[in-house]
Amino acid sequence: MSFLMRDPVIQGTSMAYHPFLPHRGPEFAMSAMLGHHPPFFPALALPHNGSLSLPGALGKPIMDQLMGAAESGLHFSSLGHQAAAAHLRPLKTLEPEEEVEDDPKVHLEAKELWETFHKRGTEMVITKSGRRMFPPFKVRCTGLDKKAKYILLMDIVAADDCRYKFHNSRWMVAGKADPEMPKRMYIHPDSPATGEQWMSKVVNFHKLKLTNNISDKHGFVSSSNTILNSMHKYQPRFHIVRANDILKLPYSTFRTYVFPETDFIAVTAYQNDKITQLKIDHNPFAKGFRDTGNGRREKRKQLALQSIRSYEEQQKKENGTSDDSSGEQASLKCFDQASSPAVSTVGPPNLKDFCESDEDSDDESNGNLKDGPDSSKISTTTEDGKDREASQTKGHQFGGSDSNGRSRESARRTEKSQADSRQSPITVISSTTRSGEDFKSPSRDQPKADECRSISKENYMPLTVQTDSSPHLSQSHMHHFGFPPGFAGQQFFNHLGGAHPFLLHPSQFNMGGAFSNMASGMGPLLAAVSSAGVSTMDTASMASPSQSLTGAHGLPFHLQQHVLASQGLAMSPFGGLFPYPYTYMAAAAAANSAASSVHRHPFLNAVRPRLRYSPYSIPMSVPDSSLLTTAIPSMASSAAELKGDGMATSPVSATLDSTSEVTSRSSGSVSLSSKTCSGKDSINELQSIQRLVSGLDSIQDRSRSVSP
DNA sequence: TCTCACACCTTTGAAGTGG
DNA sequence: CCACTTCAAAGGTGTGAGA
Repeated sequence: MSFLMRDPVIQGTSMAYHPFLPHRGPEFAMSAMLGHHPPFFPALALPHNGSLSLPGALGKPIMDQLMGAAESGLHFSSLGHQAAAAHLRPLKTLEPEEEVEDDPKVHLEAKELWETFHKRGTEMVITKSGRRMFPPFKVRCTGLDKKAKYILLMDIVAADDCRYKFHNSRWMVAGKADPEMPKRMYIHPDSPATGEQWMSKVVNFHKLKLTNNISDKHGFVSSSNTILNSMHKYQPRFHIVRANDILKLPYSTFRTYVFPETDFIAVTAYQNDKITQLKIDHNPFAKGFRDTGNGRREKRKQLALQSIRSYEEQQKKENGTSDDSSGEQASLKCFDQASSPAVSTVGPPNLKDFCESDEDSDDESNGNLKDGPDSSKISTTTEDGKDREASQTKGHQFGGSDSNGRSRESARRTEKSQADSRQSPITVISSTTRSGEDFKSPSRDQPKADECRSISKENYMPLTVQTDSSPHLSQSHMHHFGFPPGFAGQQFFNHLGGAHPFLLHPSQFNMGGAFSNMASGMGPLLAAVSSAGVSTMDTASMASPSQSLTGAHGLPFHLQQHVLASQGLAMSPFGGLFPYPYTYMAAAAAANSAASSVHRHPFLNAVRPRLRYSPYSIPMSVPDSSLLTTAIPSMASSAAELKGDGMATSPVSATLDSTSEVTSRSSGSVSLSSKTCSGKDSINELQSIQRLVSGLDSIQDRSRSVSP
């Protein structure tokens, strides 16, 4: 069964359209990274203390490399305690890495847990200070080149353009989504590490935090925070970037993995009691709220029971009539139900499922999570025995351990973890394995499914669709991930699992959000570069993926957004300029205060059009586009039309100078595939980049001399 | 719908203890 | 020196009142 599944991998490739970077080489990218051009890379920003810090989970290894690079070629000039403007020298030390074939597979850990949550419409609490995800996003990687180094990242992108409300015990669409917050990439703190190291353990992103605090755009509250909108749906994504140091990140091979069962709706307070109960029952930190044990909830219940009893007794005395026991039982029962969401809303079967009766539940419940009556329908068909074993291991990882047995527990985890690494590669959830009955669909209750897109599972299009997809995988399913109708062709998905380069960009999968998030980070970068007289993006190549898809007007929201953005428009996902200056994102660390950081930034002071660039664009290379065109015949026809419009309307194109044209050509010509690009191409790419950067450097110098 | 203080809990790391 | 235990601080939870 697992062999029939496809990895949910989106194999984007090459520096030319790396998701985190514009069509530039390492130097250019580094410039942006270091804060000169703000937020191309949300996880990276400059510190407020003059030293380079990397918001998010950048570990010391990365820091060391970055700082080393700074000493050897990258120049920083501190703006007080604000963002340092980094102008760059060509990084001569960067050589294209020798390509060794790898075939990464990613297995979502705690898959059953995720599915259980997802089945009920997962909610994730977001707070001002940031709240962890639960279940934690953990993956296991296989198929990596043992000796090659990889950087693993995670981000969370909007899953659609809807705002939701919880009504009648269901999540329903409540209108258009609010403007997206700037997102940041979360780099796993162990990055970079060898494939062997990654494969030897579970990659855990538990430190990533979710917040709704827009003033934390800089990661000042917590560098691990990612800003989400409450009552919006999001999709975590996992990226593998093959790079042996952070400097190569921008132009390294990357792959993006999306697990549909990990999507969730961000909330500031739990709406769904079932989810609350699930979290309580599975999150060790919420142990105190469990009905079992001596937690607060139990105490409260007992307290209440006592008061009820005393009240009843008092009533008896006052009335002089003895109420029969049934009355008391009834009242108690009633109260019991009221005090227990699990009982009142989930019902006995589910309660039994959710609540492990004792402490062991912490350790074992995750793996042994007994789903309710419908659990058998969950797509655990992709799970084999080994997976179950893995799931049991997960339990230990979620579960608490007493402090005394910590070391033992730790050792046991390690042991288990190593055992897990032998497990079969990821088997991806496909809707073909999901029965439409598995999940309650709001749309079933709401005839106007078009207006109110269901968040139910059945409306999910699997990222790995097989040609034998079940009939219910209709267009409506597809558009959730921004797939046009014709997108589910076999050829397309053959690329996913096959050895062919898969040149479709991540943004073409899911998400308007995906694009907007990343693009929002690119805006200032693009703007800054543009104003500096250096080329902006190659609009032709940038637009290509969209062009290959369909016309903007006929596109689903996601693709429209993509199209517009890839044309360089400062297009908010919702029709206007992005409400938050992109500048805020990057300079992140840069700032003790947002305002000062912006004002003092030489590039940010200047009035310039806010341009957006799609980090996910696929350059218009012949092989790429042809691939895409082949895969999506229905969209190809509108490509040319789009291209024309896009070029005409793009502010980028309007601001291009001669330099930019050159740049555009060069950048457009280096659409490389991780699988197809030759070393020669890479070298050419680097050379062209270096030429560009030489120009950029001088221009930036000029710019700096003007700016304070 | 959101924020905050709160109690309860786990996790983590340092210090202490004994073999 | 090592393994183990104890302890305290830090930090992760959902709750519920109030805005």
